[in-house]
This record gives sequence, C-alpha cells and structure tokens, in this order.
Amino acid sequence: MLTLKLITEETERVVAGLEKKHFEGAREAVERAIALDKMRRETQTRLDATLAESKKYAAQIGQLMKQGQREEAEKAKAEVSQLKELSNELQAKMKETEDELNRHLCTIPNIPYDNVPEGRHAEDNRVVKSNLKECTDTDTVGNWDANPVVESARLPHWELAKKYNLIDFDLGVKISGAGFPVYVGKGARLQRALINFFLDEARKSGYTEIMPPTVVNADSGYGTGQLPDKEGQMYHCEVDDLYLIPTAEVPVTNIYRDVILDEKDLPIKNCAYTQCFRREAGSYGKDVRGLNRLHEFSKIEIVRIDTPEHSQESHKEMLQHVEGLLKKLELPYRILLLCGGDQSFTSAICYDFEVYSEAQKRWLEVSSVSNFDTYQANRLKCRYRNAETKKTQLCHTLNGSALALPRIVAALLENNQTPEGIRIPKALQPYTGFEMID
RNA sequence: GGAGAGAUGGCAGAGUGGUCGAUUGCAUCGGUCUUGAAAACCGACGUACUGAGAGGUACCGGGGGUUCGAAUCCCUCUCUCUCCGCCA
Repeated sequence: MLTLKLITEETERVVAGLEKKHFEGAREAVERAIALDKMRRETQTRLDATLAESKKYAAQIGQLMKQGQREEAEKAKAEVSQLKELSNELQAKMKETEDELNRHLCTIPNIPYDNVPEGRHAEDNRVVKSNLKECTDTDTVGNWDANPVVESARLPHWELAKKYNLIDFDLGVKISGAGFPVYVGKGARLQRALINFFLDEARKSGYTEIMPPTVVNADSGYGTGQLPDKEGQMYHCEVDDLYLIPTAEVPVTNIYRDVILDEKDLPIKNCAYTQCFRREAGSYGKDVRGLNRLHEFSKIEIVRIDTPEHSQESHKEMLQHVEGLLKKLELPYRILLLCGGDQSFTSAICYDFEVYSEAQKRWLEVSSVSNFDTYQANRLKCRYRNAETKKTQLCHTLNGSALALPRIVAALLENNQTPEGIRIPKALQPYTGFEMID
C-alpha cells in the first residue's frame, strides 16, 4: 500500500497518479485516507496523554503501598478509575480508526512512474522493443503490425501435443480437471529441460536459487497482496488454512517480511522454480485453450529487493535477463511498456514480454517484469538501514517471470515445426538431450 | 494421532505483580592502546507511533481478562520443540 507520508505530503501527485491508472474516485479516496489519518493521530495524542497520567498515578500508588500509607493509596485509586474509563474509550476508537484506515489504504492502488504512458487499455501499451522490427517511441499495440510471417501451415500446439504425444490434456481432466495437463515422454523432458535452463541462466546472472514451500499461510498472502483482494484466485486448504501459491513471488518475497536489511546486502537477487496454482475463476474461451491458461504450471521467478536509488537500474537488468532468455530460445518477441490503465494494482512500472504464436495468430504474454517501488515493501514491512543516515527506510521490491513454461512451450512447438518434426533450439539441446521431437 | 515442555531485544539467556523497554553474555559499531591486527579497556547498541523539540505512548508469540499497576496472574488461539505412534 501507499505510505501515508506520500499521501499527505504529495497529495496532488498521488491523485494524478491514481487518475493515470484510471482509478475511480481518486481524490475522494485520498482525502478519506488523510481524514482518517488525522483522526487517528488526534486520538493517539489524547490516548497517550491519558495513559501517561494513569501511569503516574500507578507509580505513586506503588510508592504509597511500599511506605504502608494505605489510606492515601486508596484515595489515589479512586481518582484513577475515571482515567481508565477514558483510556478504554480512546483505545477502542483508536483501534477502530486504525483498522478502517488500513482497510481503506488496501483499496488504493500503486501510482505509476512518470515514464509510464497514458492509456486505458491493452491497445495503448507501448511497444518498446522487438527482435522483428525497429520500434519508434510512438508504437503502440494498437497500430503495431509486425507479425512474423512464417512459411507453411501451422498446427496449434494442442494439436502438435497430440500428434507427437507430448501432452495429454484429457488424462489431466481425468485425474484432476481441466487446466491440469499431463506431460508425457519428450513433453515431460522438455519441461525439465526448460526448468534447468532457466535456473542456470538465472544463476549466471547472479541470482541465488531458492526452493521455497508451495503452500503459504495467510500472513504471507497479505504480505504480497494476494489477500484480501484476490482471495478467490488462490486454492485454499481450509483444514489447515494454507494457500497454494499462485507464483513463487509469494514465498520468496515473504522471506523479507518484517525484516530490516543492511544496505550493503542490497540488491538481493533471488530466483526460484515452483509449481504455480491459479483457480482462474471466470476465464473461458480461446484464452484457455491448450497451454494458454492453466490451473497448475511451472515457472521460474526472479525477485529483487533493492534501494530506491538503485531499483530502476535493477529493473533494467531484469529486463535484459529475460530478453536474453527469449533470444537464446530463438523466439519472436516484443517488449511492451504497459500503460497506466493496463498495469496491475500493485506495480509502479511494468514491462510485458510477448512471444508470437503463428498458429494462433496472436501474441502470448510470457513474462511481466515489475517494479513495485515501496508499495509492496510497505505492506511487508521490508526495510533497510541506510548506510549513511543509519535510519531505516522502505526497500523497493521487484519481480518478474524468467520464465513461465506453458506459453513458452506453446511457442516453441508452434514456431519450430518442420516437416521432420519440431526443432529444439540450440541453447536448449544440452538440457533436453535431443534435437528434434518426431 | 497421543503425552509433555516452551515462545523475552540479531543470537544466547535472566527475570513470577510496583521506575522492567527489560540484568547479563555473545555479536555489531565507535573510541583508547598498537607500525597494523589481536587482546584489553571505555562507550554506543530494538521497533513503531506521536511531538518543532524536550519528551510522551505502545510493543516480552497473537487476542482477551483480572488489577491503581502485568513480561510476570487467568482465559483463549497460534506456533515451536521433545518423546511415543504412523510414514516418504
């Protein structure tokens, strides 16, 4: 969530930012936060004064009792009872106001950085880079037509998966349900190859490999913002009140919940492979065909914790890392800078990577790389001690997929079809142990 | 699943109703000494809210209660550890 300091000290900037994100009722929300904060502050001042007085009395009574002046002590006791009533009242009000303020702050999204383009929809996203065509500053998805033309008719990946016996969707339905594919033979080996390839590449870029739990408690869900807003999107084990993670971001970022880091340890660079679980309630149609949208899938996530001064640089490095992966996999890709309206609730700036699928005639989102500024850290209470000032301040958190497997597999299968079979890119061959799927 | 023990500051570990936000040791930081380092000695050393500041307030796993006053007593929840059982 946004810090109160930011909301109160730079109110106009916050309102403008929220409007850029097309958040309804921006000004009202901000004003309400300020009003609640003011009330909380006033209540606390009164409460503190009342408690201070009670404490004085208590100390006095203690002294009197020690000296055996029982009567005097009884007198003081009588006086203090009124104070107690008042402080109970104030305490209740304080808690109420604080809870309300917190709930309210959770409903206000992060504000975008200045270089995030204006816009409401996905068509307004700016294409900033591609390995297919030079991009100009004004390219947006809406007018960008550089789709690669690939020879020969193309089968979509779900047909290829059947043809080469790589993925059995029906079997997945039998043992779990739709959205839980069963990978078979070279299909399964390709999964394992990609996981190892992505982890090795991350390590080469300086990330520490983490193998976290794939179920988390509610505190962790709150820490990274999946709760309370997106509760319905996570699988929940009710008996134990644990959640299946939708991304490794959740456990890996929560390592730093309630932690004060040393500036010299930043940036922290972690990566993790996990299975990811998403209920995807409400999805349907062509979006969910084949591997396009699954309930369970494999993903390698990169996570950084950094200082405000260096986080932009970190973000750039993460983008370079992900781009490097797509280059090595020889896939046609483009990089989008998301417009204000298309950004997620929590991000300050986000780049999407998309890979073109000739058979589906569309771009598939394979990675989002975001900087959350202090938004996530504020909720996590993830801070660091500034080496110069010795003061604690909020970190910046960043994360990105590097990469999620299903759509990469879809693109690899569809774009590498040959009459002889499906060609495996060179960089991946040491990992698969085969050059062709045939 | 059964039985028991426990949860205190970065770590270890005192503290069972009255200046306890908390003794002490280790670690860390600064200083003295030293050519340098070590050792020794001196000093500093939790977080947050609030206030211009002095200061005030809260926090000893979470929540609630008793009391003028609670780390300390009571209730409750959560978690951890040990033993037994089961088991990859």
